Amino acid sequence: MSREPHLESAVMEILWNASQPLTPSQVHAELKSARAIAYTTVLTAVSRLWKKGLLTRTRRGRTYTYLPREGRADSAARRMEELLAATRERNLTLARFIDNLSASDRRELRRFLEHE
Amino acid sequence: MSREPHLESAVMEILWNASQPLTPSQVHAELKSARAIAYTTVLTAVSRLWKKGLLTRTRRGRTYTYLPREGRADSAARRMEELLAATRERNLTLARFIDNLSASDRRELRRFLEHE
DNA sequence: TTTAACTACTACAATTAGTAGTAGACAAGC
DNA sequence: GCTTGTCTACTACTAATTGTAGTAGTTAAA
Repeated sequence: MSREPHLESAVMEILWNASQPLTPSQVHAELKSARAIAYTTVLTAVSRLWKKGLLTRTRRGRTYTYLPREGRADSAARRMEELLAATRERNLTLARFIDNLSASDRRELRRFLEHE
Repeated sequence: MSREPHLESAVMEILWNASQPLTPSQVHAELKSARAIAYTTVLTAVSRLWKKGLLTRTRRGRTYTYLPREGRADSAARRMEELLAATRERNLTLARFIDNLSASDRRELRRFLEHE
C-alpha cells in the first residue's frame, strides 16, 4: 500500500475552510473528491488530531463534530514564533526573514507596525 | 531503551556553534558532556543529516568533516517563510505573528524596514 | 424485523529517528 | 612484520508517528 503524505494537514485544511464544526463523514466527503480514501482512515486521522489537542469536539447526536482549536493564521504564526525562539540568534533570524520577503509583504509589515 | 529526543537538533546546534567543520568524533566529544551516548550513534545522526542535504562534508585524512549547509539564522528564517507560504492567509498570519512579538522585537523590525 | 449506513475500536504497515554493535582499516609500539 | 588499540563505515534493531483499512456494534429506515 502506497502512503499518501500529509493526510493530517489535509484534514486541518478542510476544517479550517469550513465555516462550522464538521463530522468525520463530512470531512471524508471533502477528501474523497481529491483522493481515494476509506472513511475509517479519515476517522482515525481526526481522532488522532483530537488526542493531540489540535481539534476540539462536541457530541452531536451519536457522533462528534470537530473544530480546530486554533485558526489557521494563529497556528502558523505560533509555529513561526517557536522557530524564532529556538534559534538563539533572534535578531539575525528576524533580519533574514524580512530580507527574503517580497516588497509587498514588507509594505504590509510597515502598515502593521505603524498604527499601534 | 529510552529515546532521548532531538539528537539531530543537538548535532546541528554543535555544528552551528563551531567556528569550523567538525569530525564526527569532535561532535561526539561535545555531546558526551551533556548525555551518555555512543560514538556510533552520533556518526549515524551526522550521516543522516548529510544524506538529507542539511550538512556538507569534505574528506580530511581518513574521515570527513561536516559543516551545516545553511547558517542557523538562514535555516530558521527559511522555515518560517515555508510556514507562512503554506497558510494561504499570508497577510493575516503576518499580522498575528507581529502581534505576538515583544515591543523590542517590533522596534527591531521597524529598524530593519526603515533603511532600505 | 431486517438491512443499510455509520462509527468506535483495533490492527497493520511504512517511515523516521534514536540507539548501538561489528568488522575492517590504519597507525603506533614492540 | 606482528600485535594492539583507536577510529569509522556499514548494518541492524527498536520506538514512535502516521497513513491505511477491517470488524463489529449500533441506530435508523424500509
